[in-house]
Amino acid sequence: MKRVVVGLSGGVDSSVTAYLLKEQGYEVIGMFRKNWHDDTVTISNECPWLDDSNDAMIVAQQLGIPFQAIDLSKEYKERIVDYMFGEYQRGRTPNPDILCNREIKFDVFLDAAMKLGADYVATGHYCRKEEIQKEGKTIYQLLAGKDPNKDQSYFLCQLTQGQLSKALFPIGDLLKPEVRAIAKKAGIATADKKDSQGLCFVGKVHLPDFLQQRLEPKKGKVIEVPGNSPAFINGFDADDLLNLTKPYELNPQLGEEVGEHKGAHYYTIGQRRGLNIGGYEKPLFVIGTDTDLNVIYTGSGDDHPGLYRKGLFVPQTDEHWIREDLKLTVGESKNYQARIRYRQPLELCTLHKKKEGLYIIFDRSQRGVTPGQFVAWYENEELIGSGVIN
RNA sequence: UGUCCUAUGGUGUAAUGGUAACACUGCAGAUUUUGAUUCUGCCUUUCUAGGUUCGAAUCCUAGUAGGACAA
Repeated sequence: MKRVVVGLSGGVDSSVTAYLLKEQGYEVIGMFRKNWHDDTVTISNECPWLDDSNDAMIVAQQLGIPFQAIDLSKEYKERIVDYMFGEYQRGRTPNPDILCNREIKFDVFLDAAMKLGADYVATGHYCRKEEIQKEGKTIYQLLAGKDPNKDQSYFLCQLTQGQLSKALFPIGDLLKPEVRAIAKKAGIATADKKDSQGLCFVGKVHLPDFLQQRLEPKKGKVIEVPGNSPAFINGFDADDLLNLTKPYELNPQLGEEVGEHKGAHYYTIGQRRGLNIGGYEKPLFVIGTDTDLNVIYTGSGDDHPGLYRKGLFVPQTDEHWIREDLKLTVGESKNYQARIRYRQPLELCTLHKKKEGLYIIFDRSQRGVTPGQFVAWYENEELIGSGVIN
């Protein structure tokens, strides 16, 4: 009998995950991860992780499986929280949830499971895993979840073959309503619990408050750059990869000062709210930030050219292939589909591998290409690789 | 110190004299395992003082403030 450790988060998805595995005849152990708790930055004065841990325990009891809790707050702080602050400080926008999967759920947590003699770990992600044989070797594929509305493969885009080999995603073939229905039918306590959202480790927090723990507010200028600015004229040559993939070069002289912000590192490209500047016919969006000058650049209207980019660049060191066997070699190019944020439709693009990294050119300009975020490229349902946007 | 123009919610604007509207911002909620985006709802307004009128943001007078012209 195969032994599986399920990360019980206290939500429906992981509850049903454990339930299904048990039904399938696995020996299931439920494990709750305590990731973080700092009441000073949560919105409510409740203690969310305590509730969740309780729910996880109740579910384990209902299913009749052993239950453990593991405190990973130290690892979280070192690998996720520090990374987050580091990225924001540099004026980039991190994706902690992707890191959480790579560094915690499928690393520290996986190790802990292995120490318990587990064959697999399972999570309540909406995605699927399949195996193929190629040249005598087993290759694991990461596929999109069947529920197009909930597909979470994007969040697992940084996993390796090794990590994937140990993973099970029992609810990847289900639709969210089906998961709820199963939970209800099985009488699982979390059947009607609201989906969690927000930063996976902190719960519901106000990000500005959270960031202000370590990033001091610093007033600076908000510049509005007109849509017809010469800064946005680039990519005359469709083969000019460098020009097509580099961020727009903005400077305060390109526009007018229209307001004041509380710190450039609190803002991200594409952001609309929080600028505190009104009086426009069309809303103002952030099109760039500069944490050195402490300036943020904005443009009016969601059709502003500064909001769109034709391509992006992933440095060599930030390139990651789930399908190592499909890794491009220097000089190669290939067509894929990609997304640059969770829940975005896949877009046609071409990858160009050069020695310094990967140039990705989209068929259509993409809105809100943001340094620090992850681009994940797919071949239809299969996630092939990913990288950090430069 | 002279003439002219303007003065509407946080901001920009709209309203043939009849009981103030639109956008943006802000706030709240929905959606979302990145506080992006998107969606829904909500708050707040006629510079002051007099007058004309059944009735004024809209007309008149004065004041105040800002702007333009003023050798």
